[in-house]
Amino acid sequence: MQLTGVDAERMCFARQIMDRVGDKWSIAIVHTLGRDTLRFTELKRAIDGISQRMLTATLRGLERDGLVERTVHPVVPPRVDYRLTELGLTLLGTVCELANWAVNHADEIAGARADYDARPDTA
Amino acid sequence: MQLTGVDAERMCFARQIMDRVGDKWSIAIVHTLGRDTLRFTELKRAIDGISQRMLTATLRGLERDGLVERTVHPVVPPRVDYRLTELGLTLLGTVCELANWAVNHADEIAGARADYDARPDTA
DNA sequence: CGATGGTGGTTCCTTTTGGTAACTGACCCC
DNA sequence: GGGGTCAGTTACCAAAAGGAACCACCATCG
Repeated sequence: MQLTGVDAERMCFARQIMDRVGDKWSIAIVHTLGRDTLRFTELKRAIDGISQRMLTATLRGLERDGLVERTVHPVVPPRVDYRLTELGLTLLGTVCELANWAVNHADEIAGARADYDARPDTA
Repeated sequence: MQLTGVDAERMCFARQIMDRVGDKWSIAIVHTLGRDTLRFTELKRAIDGISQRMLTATLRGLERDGLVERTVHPVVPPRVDYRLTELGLTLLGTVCELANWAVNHADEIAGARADYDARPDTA
C-alpha cells in the first residue's frame, strides 16, 4: 500500500464519474461552458464535430447531474442558455488537474508507446 | 474565463487520457496493482467480473502506455507478473483526486439527479 | 407565400465495446 | 494418457455509442 486513501470504494466512485465524464463530448462541453454561458447553437458551433443528437444528449446528462444549468427564456424565438453550475465549475477544476497530469507525462507515454510498438516481439 | 490555464490544448490532453483510462476496466486494474504486483490469474480473481479477454486487452493497453510493467518468468507453468510503473503510480494518485472529488460531491450529484427525475416536465 | 433560423426530437445505420466460449501448448500429477 | 494449471488467443455475438439525416414548431424576413 504505497498510497493512502486508495480504498476500493473511492475507486468505485472514480469509475462512476469516469462513466459520466469519460464519454466523447462531456469534457469538451464542460470546458467550453467554462468560459461563459452559451446557447445551444453557439455550443454546437463552438465544439466542432459534435452532432446535434450528441449535444442534446450530453447536455441532458450534464444537466441531470447538476453540472450544467439550462434556462429557457420564453421569448419569441426560443432562447435557451447553458452555463456551468458551481458543481460543474469544481469538476472543471478537477478535470484540469487530470489534464495537467497528461500534459506533464505526455512525452513519457509517447515514448513508452514508441518503445512498445518498436519491440521485435512478445518473445 | 474563471479558470486560469484552462486552454483548449489542455482539455484535448484530458480527452486523450480519458480515452485511455475511461474504459470499463483500466481504473480497476491500476487500482488493484496499486497494492502490489500480481500475476495474471491473481488479477483476474481480484477484479471480479472481468473476462480473460478484457483483462489481457486492458493490460496490453496499459503496458503500451508505460503504466504497467509485464515480466515473464520462463518457468514451468508460465508465470507473468504485472506491476505499476512509476508513471502508473502517479496516474493512480491523480485518479484518486478525481475519486475524491466524486466522493465529496456524490450527494450533490445524487440530489441533482433526484430533482431532475422528479421534475414534472421540461415545461 | 416560401425561406430561414433556433431548439430540439426521432429514426436509421455503422462502429465500437465488451462478454462467452472454445481452443492452444507446455508442463505436471496420477 | 486423462485432467489440471497458467496465460493467453480466436471466433462469434449482443449491446451501446455515436453519426447522418430528416421531422416539427414557430416566428420573423423578404
